[in-house]
Amino acid sequence: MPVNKMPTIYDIAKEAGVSYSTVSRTLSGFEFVKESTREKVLAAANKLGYVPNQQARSLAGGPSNLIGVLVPTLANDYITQIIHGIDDELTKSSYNLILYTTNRHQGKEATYAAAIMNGAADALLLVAPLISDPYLDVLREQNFPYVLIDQADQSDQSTAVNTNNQKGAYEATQYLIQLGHRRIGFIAGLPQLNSAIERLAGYKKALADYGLSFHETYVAQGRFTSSYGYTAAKQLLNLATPPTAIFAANDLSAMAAMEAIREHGLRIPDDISLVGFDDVPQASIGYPKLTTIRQPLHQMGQDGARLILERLANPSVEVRRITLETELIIRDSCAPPRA
Amino acid sequence: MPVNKMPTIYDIAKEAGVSYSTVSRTLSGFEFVKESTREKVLAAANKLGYVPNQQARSLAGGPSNLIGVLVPTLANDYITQIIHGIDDELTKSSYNLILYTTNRHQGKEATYAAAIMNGAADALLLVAPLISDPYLDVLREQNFPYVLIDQADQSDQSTAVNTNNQKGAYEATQYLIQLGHRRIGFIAGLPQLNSAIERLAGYKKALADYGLSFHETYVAQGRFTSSYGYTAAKQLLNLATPPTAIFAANDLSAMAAMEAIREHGLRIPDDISLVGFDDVPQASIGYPKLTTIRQPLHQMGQDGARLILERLANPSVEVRRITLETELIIRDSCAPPRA
DNA sequence: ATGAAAGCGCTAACAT
DNA sequence: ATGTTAGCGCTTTCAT
Repeated sequence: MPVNKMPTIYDIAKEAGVSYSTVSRTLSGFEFVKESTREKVLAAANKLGYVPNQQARSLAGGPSNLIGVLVPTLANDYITQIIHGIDDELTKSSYNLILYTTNRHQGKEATYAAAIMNGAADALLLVAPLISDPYLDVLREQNFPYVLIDQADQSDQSTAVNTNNQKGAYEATQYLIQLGHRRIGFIAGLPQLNSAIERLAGYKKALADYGLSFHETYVAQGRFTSSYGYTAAKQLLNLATPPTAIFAANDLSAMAAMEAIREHGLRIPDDISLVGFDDVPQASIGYPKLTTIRQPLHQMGQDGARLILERLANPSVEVRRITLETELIIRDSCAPPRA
Repeated sequence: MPVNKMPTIYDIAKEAGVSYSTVSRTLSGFEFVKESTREKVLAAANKLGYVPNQQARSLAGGPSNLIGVLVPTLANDYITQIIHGIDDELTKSSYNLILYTTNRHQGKEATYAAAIMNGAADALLLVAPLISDPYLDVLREQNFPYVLIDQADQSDQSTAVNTNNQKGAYEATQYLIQLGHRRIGFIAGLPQLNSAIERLAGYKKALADYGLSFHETYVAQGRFTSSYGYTAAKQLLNLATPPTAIFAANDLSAMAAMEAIREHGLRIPDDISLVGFDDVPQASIGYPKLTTIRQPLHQMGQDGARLILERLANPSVEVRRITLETELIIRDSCAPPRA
């Protein structure tokens, strides 16, 4: 809704004494424009303070120069760091970012995806989406550029950036085992997310590799949120034979578990050990500092943006998957179990 | 750039057996449509999976349902928390957010503002902008909805959300004085920002009120960034008679100062005290935890978004200013000066 | 209450 | 190399 009249290419055309299609060609970087004409047009545009109307450009078939970014929430630093990485990469390009926060509301992913495909943006970056609706198939069928960050689709036909979740979870569990723990609880993540599935798998594999049996009761369902993490921790703590260590599928859950443990009258790491996943800034706040599996969040965002930019520049690039490595960050929340 | 054909209001019109203007009226919530017609149209739209094309709507004179958010950077949690607040408020509305990061590049604010006024969004939220170009006047003249967050324009004719910077800075300085410090250094912020000016003023006023004389040499110029904060701290530390306490205009500078102080072989708070401003999450990370002035960042974002939403709903609301209070958060980075 | 017609600002054939 | 002609999908008069 431009309030007052902004100059259009018609105004420039009149000012420069050419047709408006010549103006359009000049402004959209078309090659075959006589140098003298180009200069006239540019001078006129400059004189009038011309600013292109993106909506009109896009409607007429041009690009919107916008990239849609779909995120579940802004309340987890894990997300904001990824966004930061995306933004740092887009800054180098001519694209701007349009942000959609789903708050994990049923159907919002599909709704936003549809709006984006329908002209709102030229491409879509999906951060840890649920993909419960079949909108991904539509994106693919329409050949609309998109990339998944920290999520994978079962069909394996999407360009995606992930970390080695299973290995990370394996190492976290292994670390606890090597410290001497035999009863290790796991606070699982949102089961619709591939990362949650792989982390559970890594946990199980480590137990198996070290000859420890897997007990269903030691797995408490979380959802990657504080509140669920808190409840899950309580559940584990109230077991007849509670675990001596807990591995939480993300830092948010781990920090909530920290609180539950404290309320339970137990001390970390003296009475119980705790490991998280992500390494968000808050992980190293407070006592004790959280031992966790670091994910290169900023880099994940950057890589995702880079992939989408490449796809935009060259529509025929094939589907790709990038897998980044995690790293065990040892801080103060783990110790050998009590004798 | 919708890749394949999405259904348009023409398709719906054909399906429902009405004219496309009737479809448009129905879909854009026009009142005078016969109930039976409305139902037919809605059914057809639903059947075809219709999704409105925002670009076309906006171009034809409707709203874009987008709010532009202009920020200097995403590298400072101070900003991401404000964005989070904005997003939480917009989530309740039908507006989405389009993010522009200037990275403090010369002229980008004006360029983005022009693009936004020219149809890219219905309103503009400016987070700590430089306002060095006269684009604010244009926004005002055009009666384009905008609000400033953590910045004020000299003419005082903009709706804005701020904190009581001067009072906050006063209290920080006062706290150091009451601890017994007499030589208090100040790491200033970006002088184009009102917050930087007010914080300096608060620092000076506290000195004056407590009978301490102001020394230009104890003020080191920063820019609210880590690198400038580091240099400024070094400068203060290298003085012949260095300060026994430093007040940094924001946490980012304070944390950089922490590093400079450590490299200088001094300990905090034993050898020198340090106070920051903002209370970003990182402020309470590491040793020692930073004593700082908390700003209600999330709330500032929410209030800014709320003001713009009100303005959008009612174009005739008058210019308003909201001033939020700061709070001194005492942690571990201050102590009385050495005897 | 609804249809017909115009036009928002621009890009992209199609001409020449 | 440049002008002419159609739209893109929608809102909004202006009719009826």
